Amino acid sequence: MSTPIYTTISALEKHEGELVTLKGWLYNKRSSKGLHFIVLRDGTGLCQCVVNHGEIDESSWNGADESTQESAIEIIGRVRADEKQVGGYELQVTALTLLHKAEEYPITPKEHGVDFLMNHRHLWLRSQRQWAILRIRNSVIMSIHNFFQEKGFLQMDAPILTGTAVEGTSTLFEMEYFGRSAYLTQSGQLHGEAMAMAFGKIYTFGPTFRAEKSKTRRHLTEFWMIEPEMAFYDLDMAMQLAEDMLSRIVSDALANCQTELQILERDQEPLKRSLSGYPRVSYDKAVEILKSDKTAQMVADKIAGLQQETSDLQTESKEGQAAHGQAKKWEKKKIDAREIEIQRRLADIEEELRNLPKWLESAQAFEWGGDFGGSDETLITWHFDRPIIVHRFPHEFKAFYMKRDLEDDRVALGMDVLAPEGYGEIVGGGERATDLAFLQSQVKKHGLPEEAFTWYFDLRRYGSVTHSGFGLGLERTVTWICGLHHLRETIPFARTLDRLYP
RNA sequence: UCCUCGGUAGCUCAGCGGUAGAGCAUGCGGCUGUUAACCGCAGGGUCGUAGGUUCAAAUCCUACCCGGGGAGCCA
Repeated sequence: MSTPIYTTISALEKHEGELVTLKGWLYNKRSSKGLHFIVLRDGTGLCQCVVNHGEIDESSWNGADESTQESAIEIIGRVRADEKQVGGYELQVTALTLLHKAEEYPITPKEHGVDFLMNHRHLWLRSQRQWAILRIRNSVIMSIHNFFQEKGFLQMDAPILTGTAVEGTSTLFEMEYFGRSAYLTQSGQLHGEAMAMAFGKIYTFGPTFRAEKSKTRRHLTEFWMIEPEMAFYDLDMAMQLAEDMLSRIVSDALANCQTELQILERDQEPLKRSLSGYPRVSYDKAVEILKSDKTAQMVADKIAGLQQETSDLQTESKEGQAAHGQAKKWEKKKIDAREIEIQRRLADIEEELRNLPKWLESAQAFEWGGDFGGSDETLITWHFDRPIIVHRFPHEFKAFYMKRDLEDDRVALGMDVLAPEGYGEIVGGGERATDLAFLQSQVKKHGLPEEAFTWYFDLRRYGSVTHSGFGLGLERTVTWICGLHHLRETIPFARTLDRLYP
């Protein structure tokens, strides 16, 4: 007899009723005397495999019996549709080979802390949630490439080692470079502009490094950025391009990642609303919104809502404790598990209740000319149900290469896309300055070394044209699409302030 | 850099001056349709490190180390 066809869990639907071979790892096992339910993980999905003592040879039975969590196994079995199962299919096992018996696996099916999981990231990647997140990351990456390629953009690779500090040196990783200083890139934009003047429309897709001492859920020291740069595009065209790009990312994720989004329990309604119609909000308007009575009311409502939730949770917790005494063992477990959830949520709420009054205070004290902080951005996005594009910021706190608005000299033609649901800035960019003298004066004003920009100035000497571009933060975008609390799970191996391993 | 919370079994945590605990994981036993399966038994600890207070410290105090969250800054 020949070995049945080797296939994957994702392709089982094509083999219903047939005998197939699957190779993978044991994700979980539930057993009784003559029966093992093995949940097999093969990278494409999960599938329950039923091993019945009476129906297989002794070596197969012993293999199943000895298999521990994450042991590598090869299984031959018949495919059966079963609505109740993850993935919709089940395998009735006819033969099983234990390829490698795993040692005691550190990540159990129970809960773990963040530090422990990050220390075991190389193994954590095997878990279902991580599988879902990184597959969505893959979808987002492919959407971006397809979107730009279909629009005739040229993909380019900007240098990762750079010779000059374009922005503050405090956020640059410095290294020794044959007796000189070199830095890891913070942005490929300036080189992108050069390429745009050569190819019209280009985009970079590469890693970016920031030595910011930030310990927040929105920061990594190494992250991936996509930076399109377009000749003959003004600010409005760049904003439309950013909207179209994000719309494509969301639409592809909704179409191709239903399994993944469901594993993550992502509420898909906010994503469905994000397919078009992103409001354009000027900085002036945003400041007005920030200081409005409506914002104050929203904060007050939010506080009231959180206080109500606190009291509800406390009531539930008390009821749980009261029922605990005479509860059966499995009921007690359920109550205890819920109690942990309640306490976590209560701690989060407490933190929010501490922050909200401060947020409101700083929002109301906001003065025209200042830069929005994280909390200000969040409050502004509360007024909308989809991503918004904030544009035309005071030029003081913006980069030297930004073009001024001809109609209002106080503002620069910059724009940020703010994701809804509190996710904040995922895109930043704008229209670039085209005038040589203006750029030279800006470089001087920002205290930057002029000699480092001679090549960049050349772009304004030989056929300077209107052009625009922006940068999209890949991990922040994936965080938003997935509805995650923290962006460190959206990259296989996160690099943060104090984490270089694994 | 600042603010804040934490470090107790392999993991998640409880204990908060008086003999170190639970659940999961592991091992053994039971159970032929389980869904973080269940039931019984067992092994498993320098209570982050170093000082101090005390008859007595996981518990109180001081310093340091490590981590989480937040601020600033940013994608």
